[in-house]
Amino acid sequence: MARKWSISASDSREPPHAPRRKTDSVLNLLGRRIVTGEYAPGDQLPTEAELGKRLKVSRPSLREGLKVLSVKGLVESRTRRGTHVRQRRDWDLLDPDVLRWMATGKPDPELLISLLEVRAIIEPAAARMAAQRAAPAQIAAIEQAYHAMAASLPHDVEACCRHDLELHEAIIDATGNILLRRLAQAIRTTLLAFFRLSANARESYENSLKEHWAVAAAIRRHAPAEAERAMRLLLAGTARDTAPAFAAPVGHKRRRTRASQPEKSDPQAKQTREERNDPEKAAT
Amino acid sequence: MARKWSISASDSREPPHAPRRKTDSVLNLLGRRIVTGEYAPGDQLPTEAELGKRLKVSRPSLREGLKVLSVKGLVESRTRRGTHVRQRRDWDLLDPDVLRWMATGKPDPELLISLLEVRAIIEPAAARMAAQRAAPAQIAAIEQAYHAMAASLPHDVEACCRHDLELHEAIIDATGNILLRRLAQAIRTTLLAFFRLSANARESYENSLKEHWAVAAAIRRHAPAEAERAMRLLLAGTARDTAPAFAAPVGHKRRRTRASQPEKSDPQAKQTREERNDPEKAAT
DNA sequence: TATGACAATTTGTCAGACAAAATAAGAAAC
DNA sequence: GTTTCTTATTTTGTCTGACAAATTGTCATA
Repeated sequence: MARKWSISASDSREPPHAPRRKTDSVLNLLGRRIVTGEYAPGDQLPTEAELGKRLKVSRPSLREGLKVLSVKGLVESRTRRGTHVRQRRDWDLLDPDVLRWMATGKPDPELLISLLEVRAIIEPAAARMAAQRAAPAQIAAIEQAYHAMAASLPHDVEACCRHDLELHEAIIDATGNILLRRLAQAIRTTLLAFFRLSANARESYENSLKEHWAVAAAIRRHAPAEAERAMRLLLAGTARDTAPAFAAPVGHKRRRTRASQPEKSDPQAKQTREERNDPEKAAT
Repeated sequence: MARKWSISASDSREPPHAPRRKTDSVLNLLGRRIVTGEYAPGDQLPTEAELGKRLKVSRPSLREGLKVLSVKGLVESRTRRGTHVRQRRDWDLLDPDVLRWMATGKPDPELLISLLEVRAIIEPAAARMAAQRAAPAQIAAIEQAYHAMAASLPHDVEACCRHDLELHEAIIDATGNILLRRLAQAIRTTLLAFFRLSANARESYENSLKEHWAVAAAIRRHAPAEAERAMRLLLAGTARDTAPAFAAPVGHKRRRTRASQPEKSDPQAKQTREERNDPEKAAT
């Protein structure tokens, strides 16, 4: 009967913290239940009085959590109709909490693909901008992350993952673009969760270390084009190593098949190949 | 079209005078005050009792709004310390409400530049993906937006702005990428606000109509490379027309000058120019 | 069958109170 | 005079109970 609303048990980022505020524990618990499908879209969840009794919180505290869930697009409340779970398309997929909750459940192929595509778009451009603008301190941060990666490689893959993420975020930080910075921050946890699921992370890292360094070196030398190309290579490799882990659950809810417009039928295809070597292709 | 969805509690379509729920009116009022600087970062705002008296709402209602502000990163509350306005870097710049509030105040050069850069990164890639994958219905939506633009051009610039945005969003929608979709949704209002401030919008549109059509046509013909290039051209023109309106207040808080690393000093520069014609250069 | 008034249910809002936490102030010891 | 411990106070955090508003379901009536 003892309901576990201790979120900290499953939260890896801040283990020692008990849920200080009850409204936050409500938020996390309900958010996770909705995102994992325990409450399905369209479902009406219990009345506030009932929910409060079950979760053992007062109605004001419950309502604060519910209100936050509603601004994150997960639920919608109306008088007399109750509060209903909204459709997935309405969820705020750039909200760190939502992404974190989604990362705890079974990986969603559509989200994974979208995430890899966004990276393939953002990061080469970010590397390019970083090479143009990075200040010495920012370059130092990038290289420090790289060295931390290399140092922790053979034994501590988990730490390597973290420093990998640090490196990518340091690059985005060096662009000086506040929106990109926030975007990187949003996808951080999801990316980390997906990396963890990648089975052969260690060999993958051993292969890609020099690719990481190529990016860092190009940024240090202020060579935008080279940084962009190096990042494309790096991402292509990462996608190649990550994709197999999710090959099984694919074919789920994707609206259209990805190959419905084969590029070979496109007269511009050759020209396309000349311009770039399509990391997003490898992501599918 | 399904333009009904509003992810945030307070939609921009809603007139400023009709906040049904008090907690939303609190949210909007305080949010706007914070973003416009009426409450500066670091400031401690009045106690909940005092604020409730001033805004004429009860403490629970006030607290719901305050809680939402805290998840948006605008404020932070602690017992005995009160609730303080957080630093700008902590604000959730991908939150539609925050961006909307920022768009109401005087335009922030840093945000504008970041926004133009993000567009320059995202949209060419999106056009490319759309050309690869767009379903007939999505192509129709794109072209419909274009025709609406063209129809409302000479007399109704405001409507033209809206349909312009519709066109860009239809393209991003056609990528099938749920994260990109959410991103476009976030920057929608800000972009619209900035467009409105652009003085010579009409002439700008008259010049760029054919550039818009070039993008749509390339997507219809499923020509990715051409769509990408056309979008680059379009954005370069838009940036050129938009930037002058904000030339005056620039030189504000940008950490470094943008040209501190002139590309000519980069040995890779020529190669870079071959690959793309640098729309983000025009954005600066 | 259609229609209107009425009742029931659920969220929205309010008021007041106590608990918890963290700072500020003051007292005691050195 | 300075330091340290204790105490007091302020502010958020939470609870209880109640009423208002809105919307739906029901039932009586034409």
